[in-house]
Amino acid sequence: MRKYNHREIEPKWQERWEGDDLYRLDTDRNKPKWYFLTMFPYPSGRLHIGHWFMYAPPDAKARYLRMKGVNVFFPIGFDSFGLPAENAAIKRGVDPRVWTYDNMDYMRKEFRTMGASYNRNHHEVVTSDPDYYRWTQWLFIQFFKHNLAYRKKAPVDWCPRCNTSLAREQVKGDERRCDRCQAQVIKKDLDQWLFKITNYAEELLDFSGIEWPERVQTLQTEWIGRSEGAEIEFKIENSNSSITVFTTRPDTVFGATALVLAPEHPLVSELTTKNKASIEDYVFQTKRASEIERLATTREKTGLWTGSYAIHPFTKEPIQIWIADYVLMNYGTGAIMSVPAHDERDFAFAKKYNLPIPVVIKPANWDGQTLPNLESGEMINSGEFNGLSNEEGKKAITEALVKMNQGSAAINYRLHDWLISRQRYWGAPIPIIHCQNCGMQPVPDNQLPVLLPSGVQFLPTGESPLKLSSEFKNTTCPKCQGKAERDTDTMDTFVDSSWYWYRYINPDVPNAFMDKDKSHWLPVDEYAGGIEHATMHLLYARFFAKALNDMGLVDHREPFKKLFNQGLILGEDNQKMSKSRGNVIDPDKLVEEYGADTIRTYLMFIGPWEAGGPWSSTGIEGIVRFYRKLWNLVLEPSSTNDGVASATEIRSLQRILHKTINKVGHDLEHFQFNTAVSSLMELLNYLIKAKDTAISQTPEWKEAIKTLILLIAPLAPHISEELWEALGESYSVHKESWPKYNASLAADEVFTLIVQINGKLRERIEGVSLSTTDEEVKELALSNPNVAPQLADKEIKNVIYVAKRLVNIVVK
RNA sequence: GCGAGAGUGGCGUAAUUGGCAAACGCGCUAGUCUUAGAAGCUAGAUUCUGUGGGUUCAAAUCCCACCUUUCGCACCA
Repeated sequence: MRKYNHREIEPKWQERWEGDDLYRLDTDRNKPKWYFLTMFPYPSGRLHIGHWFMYAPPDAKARYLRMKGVNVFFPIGFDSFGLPAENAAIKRGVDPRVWTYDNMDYMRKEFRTMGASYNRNHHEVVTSDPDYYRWTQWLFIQFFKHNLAYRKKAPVDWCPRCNTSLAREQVKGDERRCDRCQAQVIKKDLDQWLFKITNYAEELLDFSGIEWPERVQTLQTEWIGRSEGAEIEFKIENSNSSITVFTTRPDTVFGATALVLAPEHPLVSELTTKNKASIEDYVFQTKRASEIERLATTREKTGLWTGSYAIHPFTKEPIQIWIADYVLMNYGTGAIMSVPAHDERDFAFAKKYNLPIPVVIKPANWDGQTLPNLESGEMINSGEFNGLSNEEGKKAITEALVKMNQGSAAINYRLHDWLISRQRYWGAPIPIIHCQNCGMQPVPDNQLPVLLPSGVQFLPTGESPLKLSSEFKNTTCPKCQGKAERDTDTMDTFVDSSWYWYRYINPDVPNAFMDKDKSHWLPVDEYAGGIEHATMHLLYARFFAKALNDMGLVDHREPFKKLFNQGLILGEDNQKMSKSRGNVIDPDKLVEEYGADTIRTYLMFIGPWEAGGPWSSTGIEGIVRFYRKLWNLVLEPSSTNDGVASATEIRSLQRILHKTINKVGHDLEHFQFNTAVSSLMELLNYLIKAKDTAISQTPEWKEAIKTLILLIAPLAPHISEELWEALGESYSVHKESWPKYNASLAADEVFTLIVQINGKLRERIEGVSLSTTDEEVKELALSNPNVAPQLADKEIKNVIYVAKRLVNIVVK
């Protein structure tokens, strides 16, 4: 008998499948469709084990669904713009294009060794191909034309190591570090392009109609940060100006004892009538501080009085106007009313500067002392509003303000517009021409794509390398034909990845970003990828779908119906894999040693897919044995060739077989790969034991072996194909249907009755017929020779029978 | 500080969702095979669900408190 040799069979089948284009997309529109998307990789060089963990289990699910008769669209591509290519270029003097495209060639081969069943021919998307980024640029222009892309000069987050500006989502933690390189970001004043994602803030909070994990919904909801309240206008004494504040507590307006402005607030210099020098110094220090490390909450509150007064809209009394750096310019209106009795920060501020602290809300159980008090209660010291509950007060005061024309209800979001300008080379150029006479002009469609120039220097100057290419930069205005300059920034690579699933359905369509004729595939039915994209890619993707829908370009508002987040694969030491820790697992070596089938299966077996977990180099041995045993089971002749199998034995074989068909199908459907594998192991163990009995001579046995191979096919495409062929079945096992589950064959005829006394296990009675009546079962338990003596001198208070499971005898 | 999740044998984990705790796998022990080792085969052991309380005939599962831990947010008015 041949031995199982993955080195021989895996490349053999991979070549044949590729030669036959076995996984070409089925165009049959009568079958139910399933657009199954996995987050496409950045071409970093080679696949690491994390890629395998991310891509191999979904491949098993895709294969399973195909066997179930579903028309599965399962594409792959590369998110191939981005900084690493450029950094490599700077470091080693290679063209980023060469570096990127070499990497992709290598990784495509690796995907092949994985045995992945992607519909790759005629569907692969590469975001750095001019044919792709032409449409990224075209979409930018549509956003521009619909006022969803705009340019603004503002202080932006700047990563000094990556030498580019970043979106707010891409700055992490209280130390404000770059999501990509962990360097601390600084603030810079720059002219930047932004996408108006805030237009969709409200709708992005609505997850009805999509099945996404609670966790991602929470992350996005918190990121958007909706809060409801009011804007209140305070007139300034002896001035025509006024200050508008945002508050979630209009009910506490009578407790306001100061207005506090962010130091960057535009009215600061106008309002400063005292200590001009120290105010200017404070403003300067604040700007500097925000550039250096900001030690947020624990820092003592500081501030200065401007010397000016505002008029309280209700009491008409003057209240001081201060500046303080605990008020942020980029949230709300950059100004607040300070209500020390009912806000912790305002309380600390008022304490420090001896501002009055009037109480205006009295909670029912309040001790009359503790401040600040954030609970709800009855309004006091609030003029005509006294006696209302503060919830009523919110409404009443807002209404009063509206009447006075000094305020209105307002909703604020923490979400900011998405800053997409990047001062780097390897990205899609922003297709805008700046003309001195005509202003900003989009590049006409027939001039797209705006190609990246080659032969550019990649010195990390902090300015786009495109600026240095006069050939790129100098152009003519499409409107007046006069001399003009191209925008030299490139787009955030998250723009590239915000629409790639539309291109997959036909990357070759020449005259549109998406092939409308094939849009029946949309939206994506299921999307699998890491949780780290919760507030970046996944938020941008939803924004794009909604914006494109508003422009009439797609007919849905949510791009991904279901979302599933896999976990992270860790090193053997339970730590994140990294070169510096030396705990990196190289899949290419594993393929050589164990073969793709074994690696795939082990990655699925390691634990729940959403949990991730540590790699184990001994654990994988269990899968090695599993496939060796499978191989031997199928190919080694049985030692028995006489005798007659009993009906009970045959039923028992069918029972476990059909239970496994059901279980594996269910588990693959729900990404529960680990339990699918373990139930296949159970079945295999059963069959190995049964093999040397008479049952191995029955037709049911042959059927069982075939079924086992079909059940394993999605997990291990190579060995299953090989064994399928060895059984004399026709090519290919991957074109076969999933075994049909027969519930009556899976059904039990007897069960094991558990007998408990006061909840403690006392006896197991095997082989109780399912047709036994409740009374008979109870009697069976009570009269059992191991149970009855224990009941002899006790009073039986209750006998509980849980059908087909257990009897619990309650005694005293 | 706020919010969300997770704690089960030596290890990775499972438990039909309130009903036999530990299936499956790793590791371990013994036997067998072998010139020997590895592999294989056979047999086996360990543990009692983070802690404390509650609900229930019955709790890994539900409720409360605490501990540990992972993740997210960071003065958001």
